[in-house]
Amino acid sequence: MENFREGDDRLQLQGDDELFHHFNYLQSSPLMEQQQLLQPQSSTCDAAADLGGPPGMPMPGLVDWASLLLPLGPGAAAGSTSQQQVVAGVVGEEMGSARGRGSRKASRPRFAFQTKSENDVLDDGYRWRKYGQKAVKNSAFPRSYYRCTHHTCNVKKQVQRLAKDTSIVVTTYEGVHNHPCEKLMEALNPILRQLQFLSQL
DNA sequence: CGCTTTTGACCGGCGC
DNA sequence: GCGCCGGTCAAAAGCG
Repeated sequence: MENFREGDDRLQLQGDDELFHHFNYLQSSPLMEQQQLLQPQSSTCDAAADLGGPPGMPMPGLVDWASLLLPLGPGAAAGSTSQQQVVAGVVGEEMGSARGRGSRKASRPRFAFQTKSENDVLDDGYRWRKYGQKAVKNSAFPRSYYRCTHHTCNVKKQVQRLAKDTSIVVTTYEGVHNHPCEKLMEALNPILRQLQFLSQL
């Protein structure tokens, strides 16, 4: 996550691309917003229940290792894929003019970052379902809209390739996941169990 | 068969 | 009021 802050300084893209303006807006947000993402969510959901491990597995109250992994910021796993290089990341609040039908809610946390990748969709560990694609003005590339497939989670993300530099993909997350990252949990489950076992000794 | 993607239609905000 | 634009819906198609 920290490298995002460094990334801000490296942001040297130019142009009057609409998307870039949006990116600039996000960048101008106070740094505080970035740290909000790092803070635990209000609803520290019972990660043990979502682990997918054997039901009824004893979760000793000593150390809730799983909860230490919460929250998983959207970019947390972004840098882990070797083929995708995070160029820059920023965080901001949703614009005052929420468009489209439906939820014109209070500001939701928004997080945008750029990755240098050939794949439009980076594997951040969460499962997404595409629900729309739109051609955007001043860009030869369409913008794709994704929603988190988790029932109770309505986090969305937009993915668009930069018109200026087609090797760069801009991903904008909206909202914060209220559930653990399934993939990561799956991978860490054996380790977590071992740690719990050791902590009992 | 269930889940995901595709894609045109629809909706609401905004500028003129 | 009208048209443009971005975001979402939902039916159909695709896929494992």
